[in-house]
Amino acid sequence: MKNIFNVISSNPLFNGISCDEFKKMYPCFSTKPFCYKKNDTIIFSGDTINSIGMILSGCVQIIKEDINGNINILTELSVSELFGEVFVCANINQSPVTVIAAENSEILFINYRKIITSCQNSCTYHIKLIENMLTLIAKKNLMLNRKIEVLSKRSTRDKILCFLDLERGSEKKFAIPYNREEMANYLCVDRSAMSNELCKMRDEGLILFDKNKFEVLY
Amino acid sequence: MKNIFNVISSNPLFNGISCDEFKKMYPCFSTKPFCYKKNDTIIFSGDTINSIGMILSGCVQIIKEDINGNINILTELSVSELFGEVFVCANINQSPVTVIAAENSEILFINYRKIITSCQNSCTYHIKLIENMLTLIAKKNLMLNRKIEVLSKRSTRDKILCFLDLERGSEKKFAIPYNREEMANYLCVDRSAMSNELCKMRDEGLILFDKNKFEVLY
DNA sequence: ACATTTCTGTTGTTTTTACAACGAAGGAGT
DNA sequence: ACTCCTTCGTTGTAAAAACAACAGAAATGT
Repeated sequence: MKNIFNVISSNPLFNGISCDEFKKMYPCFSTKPFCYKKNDTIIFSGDTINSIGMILSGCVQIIKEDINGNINILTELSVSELFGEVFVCANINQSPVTVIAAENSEILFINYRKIITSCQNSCTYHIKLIENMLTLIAKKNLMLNRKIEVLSKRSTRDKILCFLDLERGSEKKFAIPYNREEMANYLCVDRSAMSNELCKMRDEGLILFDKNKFEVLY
Repeated sequence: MKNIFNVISSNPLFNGISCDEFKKMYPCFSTKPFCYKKNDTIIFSGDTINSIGMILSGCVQIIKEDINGNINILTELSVSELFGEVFVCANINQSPVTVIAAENSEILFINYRKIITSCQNSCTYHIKLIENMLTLIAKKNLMLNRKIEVLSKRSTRDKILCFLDLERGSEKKFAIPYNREEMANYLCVDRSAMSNELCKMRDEGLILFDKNKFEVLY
């Protein structure tokens, strides 16, 4: 139980809230963690949702089925990451996605209403919680915006250039957190075509790279 | 002043807050509206920001300059829309974008700290405000997710199919809020290529359309 | 040390897209 | 009725991407 508190209280959702404060709040808005076996479905598409899920251990996949029944893995989340927070905050009551345990997992469900509604405990904690939630979702928003900025580019080269611009702060040399396949996946282009384009750009003297280390020369 | 209150209090940010309540809160978190002439810069890229902008009249453009100095119009916003809310909520202090008045405009700036910090006025108003803000940003988040889902598709046809699936609820016949050029812009593809693809899909018996009215046949 | 797997770059072919240019239909305004 | 303008579809060409298939290098496991 002790390390669970560590996982939870180190989550950005509880930023600025001490472990002691957290222990006082804890019973107020959440239940005991649930355990799921690998391949268990945690949330079915269409289920009513009013809680945010926090992964205490293991790993889950967010899955969407299209009209034809094709399943599509949207993301894979691991320890200390949240899911469902955007839906509950947007007042979407029915989950549009399915969540399954990719490994044996422990999930803590945190009731949204109890987060945003003040209670007997000092109101300031709740304000802090909500502020954290706002920050969290706003930052996710910015990440999505960045991705859209990249995907908006028509050509693979422009996607790469845009991506690299976002990855380098103002540094000329920098490392990216992806390998080639992951990068191609992020850019939504073919890996070999991207590899090809990267090498062309190197040959034209635009960039240098080795593995995940890049250097821009412009 | 009366119709300003109408614009403001009908904004989703003030959902569930009556006009009377709003008038009580108003002096607490905002200043008088600012006026800008057409082409005035409202916020320079790099400016410190700690307020959310609400457009009371007129129209603004959100602009981003890339490293080479190319300017890029990200969006155009009009009456009652907000800007800057994502940055302040994500604790981004320096604006990464430039905001200019596309027409003569009146802008109300609402201080973020004063929204999320409780004051002498009943705390419940603030809770409601923050909840609205959360809902607002979470919904924007969902919109961005939808756009990414579309842009992730490799081919124009798949983009179109994905887009149409999102636009139709479960209806076979539906109207989209774009003309061809706007739709192509949303899908980030060439208009004529998209038009071409749409007609192929019609000829193959996949869809029917007339102007902005579509019908899916699958 | 060896076998195996993963990662990356390369090449050639086929398919798709972008781009430019044009024509037809319909609306708005005079 | 006429022009002007916007919207939409069509065509051909050139460029780019997807795809498949393979080869070398590096990392991993035994």
